[in-house]
Amino acid sequence: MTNPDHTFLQTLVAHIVSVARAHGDKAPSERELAEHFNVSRGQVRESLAILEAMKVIERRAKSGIYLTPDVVGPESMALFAKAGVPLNPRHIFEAVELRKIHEIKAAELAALRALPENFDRLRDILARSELQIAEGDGLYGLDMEFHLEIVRATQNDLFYRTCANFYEASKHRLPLYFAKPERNVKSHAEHLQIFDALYRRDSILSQALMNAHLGGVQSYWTEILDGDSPAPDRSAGP
Amino acid sequence: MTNPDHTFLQTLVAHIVSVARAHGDKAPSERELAEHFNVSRGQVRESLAILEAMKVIERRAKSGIYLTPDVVGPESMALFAKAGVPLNPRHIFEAVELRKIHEIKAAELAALRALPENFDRLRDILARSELQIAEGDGLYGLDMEFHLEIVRATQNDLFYRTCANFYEASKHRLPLYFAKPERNVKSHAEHLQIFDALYRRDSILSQALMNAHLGGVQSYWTEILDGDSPAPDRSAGP
DNA sequence: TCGCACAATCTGGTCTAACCAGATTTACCT
DNA sequence: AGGTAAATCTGGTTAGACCAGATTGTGCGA
Repeated sequence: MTNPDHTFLQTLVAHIVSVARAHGDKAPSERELAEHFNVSRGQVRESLAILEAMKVIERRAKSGIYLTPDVVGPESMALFAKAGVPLNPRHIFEAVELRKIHEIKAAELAALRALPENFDRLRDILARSELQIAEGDGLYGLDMEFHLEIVRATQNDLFYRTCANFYEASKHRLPLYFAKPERNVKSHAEHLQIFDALYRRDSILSQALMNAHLGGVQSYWTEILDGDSPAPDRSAGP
Repeated sequence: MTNPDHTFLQTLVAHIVSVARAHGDKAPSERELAEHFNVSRGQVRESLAILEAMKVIERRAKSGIYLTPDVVGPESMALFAKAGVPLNPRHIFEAVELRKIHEIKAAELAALRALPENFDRLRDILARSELQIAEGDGLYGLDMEFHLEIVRATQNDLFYRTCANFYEASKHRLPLYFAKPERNVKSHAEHLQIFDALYRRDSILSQALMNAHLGGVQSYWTEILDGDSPAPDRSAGP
């Protein structure tokens, strides 16, 4: 339960969520948490302050700590992922959709703005991907690196930081996706195409290829979590 | 909000940034900060934990507190804005660009997914805008409300939360933009057009109108902060 | 038995006072 | 002037205490 790799914040949130899921929305008191983890109350309060800032919990004076129900913001998503707290299907759909929105545009901008260093890094990532696949391993983190590097190539740091949150969150789900060898090969091939388009400064093609590439990812999740679509399109008038 | 805790966080970060800007990158010690604000060290540490989680500062054990240089992430931007910490032009450009990316897509999706309640809220916002303009006042927050409601209409809560951060950050700059009456009238007229397109479920038109609408905003900022573009487009090959 | 008031308990919020051990600075001696 | 040893500073962490409102429990009276 207490993964040694985990930060105290992560183990704390994992514990709080597990308890609150069982007994309702009220988390253990500060004193209980402090005793449970053998740390001081101040220690706990410091972490709780962060969780409150992330809107994961709400602290009501003289009453208790309450789990903010069903709220996953851009900041807390990465934390939940690292803490091993499962996201519900709706949140995953939302994240995937947002990722698609971001990256298609990122590909377009990256084609126009990428610097030599960006291409160098992309080349390096692709080379390592090649090796990984040759050895029969999955892409795992390399996929994330590739996509994030494209966002970085937009030279918009805020854009990069925003996307990094979502990637951190999806990182722990990647092993599942890349478990099948054919998906690795397919992804890598598409990455190569995208790199090519970027390098040729073809923003239209880059965009289109990224759209197709992410379409595959999206339909993968739709398949796995189907019947739980975040919001049906309504083509009819209101 | 009216949370006194947030107020302290804001004053704290404002103080830290002002001092660190002067003496270099090292912030006052916890004990100094505690004395300066007449609060306990624990109180300070709680806020510092949040700032560290936002990557605004870095706490090095037994050494000191250091300002993370020139880093403005999606979480800290709103805080800086509320604390009155000026963002540098590059960050403003980045935020405006990101906003454009988000909202054009939001308009497209909103046209397909908006619920009756979204249209109701939009209508209400537009009605209040009309009044505000009739009285010669600026749109201010109503502009933000309108745009955020469109994002909310995508039914993607994560999308909404992500955008809300950026809006919070730009809120304090709006009075400047809406100081000129003609800009209010123009914005409102465009909002009406956008609403119309959304209501007719015309995602293509909604997208196009939003693009044009935000293009105006973008060029406004380019004008004010010109010569400081975040990254020049490079159409030439690498 | 039901309902209400009072008391005990719990809770977050805040503060003062320590100790630790490494980082930093100061002072002193060669 | 150089280098080393001591004094100081710093974040990290803990224990204990008090406050005042919220919550819960108890017991009395109807």
